[in-house]
Amino acid sequence: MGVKILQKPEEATASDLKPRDRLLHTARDLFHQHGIKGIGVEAITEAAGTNKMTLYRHFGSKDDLIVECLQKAINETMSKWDELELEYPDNPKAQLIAWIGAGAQCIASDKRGCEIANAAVELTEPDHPGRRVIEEGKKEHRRRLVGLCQRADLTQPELAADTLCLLFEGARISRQSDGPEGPCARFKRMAEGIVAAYERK
Amino acid sequence: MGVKILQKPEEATASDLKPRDRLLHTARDLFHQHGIKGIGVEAITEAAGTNKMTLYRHFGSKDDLIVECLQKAINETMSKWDELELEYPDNPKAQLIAWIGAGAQCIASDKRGCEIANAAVELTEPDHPGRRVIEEGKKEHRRRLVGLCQRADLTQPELAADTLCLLFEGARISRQSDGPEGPCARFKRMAEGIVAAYERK
DNA sequence: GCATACTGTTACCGATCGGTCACAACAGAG
DNA sequence: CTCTGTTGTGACCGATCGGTAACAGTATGC
Repeated sequence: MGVKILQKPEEATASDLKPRDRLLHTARDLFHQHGIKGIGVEAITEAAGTNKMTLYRHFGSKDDLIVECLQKAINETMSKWDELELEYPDNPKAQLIAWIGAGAQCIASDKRGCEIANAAVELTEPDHPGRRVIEEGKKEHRRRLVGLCQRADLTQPELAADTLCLLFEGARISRQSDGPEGPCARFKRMAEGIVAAYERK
Repeated sequence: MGVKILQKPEEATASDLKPRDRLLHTARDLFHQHGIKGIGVEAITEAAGTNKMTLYRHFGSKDDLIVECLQKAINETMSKWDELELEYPDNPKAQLIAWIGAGAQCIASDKRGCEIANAAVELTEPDHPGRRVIEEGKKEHRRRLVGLCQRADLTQPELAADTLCLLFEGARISRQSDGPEGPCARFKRMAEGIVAAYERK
C-alpha cells in the first residue's frame, strides 16, 4: 500500500483518447460483439481502462450509453454516404456500384452484421429511447438509397432501392446464421443484377 | 392457511396441455417477444402457470430450453414446407408462389421477425448449443428453397433461391427497424419479380 | 388399499446486474 | 501556490439472474 505510480504508462487498452471517447468506442465494440444485453457495464469500463463512476458521470445510464452508441454508428454510416458522393461526383451510377462494393466488403469482413438491426432485435420495449434512433436512422438510410437510385436514373427507383435495401439487410442477418458461404456470399452479384435490371435502356 | 382448492379450475393461462408442453410453448412465445436474454426463467414459468422446479426437471437449464424452442421452431417451418408440397402436388411453380405469399403474410403479421435469425443475433458465443441448431436449420431451409427453384425449372436455381432467401430474411429483419410500411412492404412484389426474371421463356 | 411418478411450494444459494456513495488523487489554469 | 474540474478506488445498495434442496400434495396404475 505504498506510493502507487499510476496514470503515467497508460499502456495497452487505453489509447490517448479521453475516458468518455474510450468508453463510447469500447461500448460500441462490445455491444456489437456480445450483444447489448450480453455485456455488462463493468466489463465495458474495464475494457475501456476506466471505471464505473466515470461511465455514469458521462452517461446517466446504460440506456443512455446505448443511445449514444447507436447514434454514433448512424453518424458514421452517413459520413460514408457523403464520402461516396465526394469520390464519384456527378456520377450517381458509379456511386451506386461503389455502395454495393462497400456493402459486400462489409458483409465479408463483419460476421456480426448490422449494429442497428441487431439492436432492434434486442431492444424489444417499444418505448426504449434507442428505438427512435434506430427507426430514424433506417429511414434516413432508405431515403439516401432511394435518392441515389433516382439520380442514377433507374426505372422505378423506389422499388429498386427497397430491393437493394432488403438484399443488404438480408445478407447481413443471414451471415450470422448461414455463415459467409451462405446466400450472403452472392450479394454483390445479386445487387448488380438488380441495378442492371432497372437500368433505362 | 386453510384447505386450498387447487389444480382443479386450471383456468386462464394454463391450457389442457401438460406442464412440459406449456413451458415449451410459453417460452418460445416469450423468447420471441422479449428476446432470449430479455426474459428470465421465472417469468416463463409464471406465464406457463407452473414453477421453476418443474421447468428444471424437464429441461436441465435455460440453454437446454432455448435449444428445444429453436428446434421446435425449425420443425414447424419444415412442416409448413411439407404442407406446401401437399397442397400443390407436382406443381412446383405454384408451390413457389404460395411460399412467397405465406412469407408475405408472415412478414405482415409478425413484427418481431424470424425467431431463428433473432436467436443468432443474441447467441453470440460460437459454442452455444443453440448455434448448431440455428445453422443446421438455416442450411436445411436453403436446401429446400434451392430444390423448389430447381423443380420450378428456374434458370440459375441456386442464385434465384439465394436471392429469394436474402429478400425474405431482409424483409423480416427490416420490419423490426423500418416498420411494416418500410421496404418489407414490397417483398411479395419483389420476390415474384425475381421468379419471373429467372423463368425459362 | 398401495406404490410410483409427477407436480407444486417455499426458501434459499452464489453470482451478477445496473447504479451510487464518499473520498482520494490528479491535471491544468490562474 | 491554490483553486477547480476530472478521474480513480472500493465498498456498497437492492434487485434479479440461473439454479437447487427439501418437503408436501396429487394423479394414476395395480
